[in-house]
Amino acid sequence: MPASSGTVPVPPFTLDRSSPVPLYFQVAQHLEHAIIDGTIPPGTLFHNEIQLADELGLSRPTMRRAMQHLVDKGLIVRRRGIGTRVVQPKVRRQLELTSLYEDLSASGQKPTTELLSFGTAEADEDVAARLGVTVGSLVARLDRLRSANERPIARMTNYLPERFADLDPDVLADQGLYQVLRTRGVVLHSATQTIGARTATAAESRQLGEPRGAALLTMQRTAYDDHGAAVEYGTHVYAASRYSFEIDLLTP
Amino acid sequence: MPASSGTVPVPPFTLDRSSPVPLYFQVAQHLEHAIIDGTIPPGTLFHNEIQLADELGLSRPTMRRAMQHLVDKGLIVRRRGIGTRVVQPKVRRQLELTSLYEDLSASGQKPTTELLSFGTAEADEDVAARLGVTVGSLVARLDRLRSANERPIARMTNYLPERFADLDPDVLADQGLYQVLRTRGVVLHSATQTIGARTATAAESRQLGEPRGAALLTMQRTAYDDHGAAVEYGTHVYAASRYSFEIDLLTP
DNA sequence: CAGTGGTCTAGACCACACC
DNA sequence: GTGTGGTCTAGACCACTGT
Repeated sequence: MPASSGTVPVPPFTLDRSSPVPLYFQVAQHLEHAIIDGTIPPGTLFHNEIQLADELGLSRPTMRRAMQHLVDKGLIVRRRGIGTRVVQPKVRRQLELTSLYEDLSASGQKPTTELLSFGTAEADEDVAARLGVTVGSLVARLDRLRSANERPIARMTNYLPERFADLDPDVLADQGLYQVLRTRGVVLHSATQTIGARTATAAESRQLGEPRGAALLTMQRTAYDDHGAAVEYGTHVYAASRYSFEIDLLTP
Repeated sequence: MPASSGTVPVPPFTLDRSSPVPLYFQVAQHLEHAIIDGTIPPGTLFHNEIQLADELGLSRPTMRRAMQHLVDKGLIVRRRGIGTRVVQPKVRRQLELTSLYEDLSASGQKPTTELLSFGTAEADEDVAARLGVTVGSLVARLDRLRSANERPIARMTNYLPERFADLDPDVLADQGLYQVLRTRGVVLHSATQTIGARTATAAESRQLGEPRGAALLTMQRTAYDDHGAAVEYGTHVYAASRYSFEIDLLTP
């Protein structure tokens, strides 16, 4: 029986060889759409990669690269001796390094920010260690109250290297911090965050409009640029009754 | 001035071309160690990739693949026209799909498990939706209390497809759930989890040895195998005073 | 056994950054 | 300009899977 029995080709589409978009990426994107919109249902087995490359007029390495891209996204699984199979598109995307502002905007909510304070402070031991500066040196500090749909949802304190002490308060009230940093030419590279919980203090209850002793989600995050230098350290608390973290993972 | 001014080669080592370990992986691993142990300090610029390939007697694609591996791990940054630079090795690893049992073991603590109940139950609407079965059908259910160093730290309820209803209770008390599933041939592929917080009920306070009204971390997780089928749905609560989630991220 | 993906090679041309 | 990484090609051999 022929090898292609029960297997499918890449759905027809036109490669644009004059486009600046790499060929492997055009193929990967086309397949990703086809998988997500159900044109290629879960469980489908593809033709083998040499055949696929021929069908699209590509070399095998380029075709492989497109498929590897989909493996990394968790959309397909490849097994030597078996073939390439579509899995359930359950995983939306890797956890991304976004700010709460962008999270809320993306989910269709309407974030507003109240800038409680903004200035410089001396780094204590914790802040100094996180930002990689010496204890007592000056750092920028901002306190913000973030609301979604007119209700306060998070209290955020952030520390940044002193060179950011001249940020525009109006802009900070208007955009997410990461958005502001990007306009300053900061390229974020990585971050480490710790998520925990504790009960609210009286002041926090008042600020967030939560009952006394309510549970709060806490998050501390240090973000690094692509030189490995810390650009931000934040300690945030969230009203747990109205906020939680969603994380999609792939096995390594 | 020569191109190699201020740039470094791959530290000397011997490739094993007869090993089943791929060459690109041998190179990547060697470089990873050298970066992590400080032999190649942060900020270092490598020779260009053609030169590196020559030095090791490899082709350029193979050398590129090794470097790409390190980019994915967040250890180096590459810029067209500039070169390849080592960043601070702050990011330990991507968030991994591990069980609490493995987390505790890895961190040198001594996990123990009390199996509170184990049997079958009818799936309610929530469980049915998560596991992709029909409401009212039978599923396996287990309740466990996990302790670290003799102190209870988490209360865990898990639901699995009915085919796992014959797991050995003794083994469940002895190992992590994911470990047990792997011995049954389950290949985990992905998961989605939601992390939140709430205050403890009276029963939870008692079980976890926390004060009344203490804050708890909550986590719901659905895990999928490589066919896209749900293999586990769990709702867990953790004593927030002694447990938090650590997450390292790279920008996409 | 035949078929699959995994690895590796030796070239080529291009886009971008810096001088 | 020159040098860098990014992309692409056309082959080759190997390891694993299922019959």
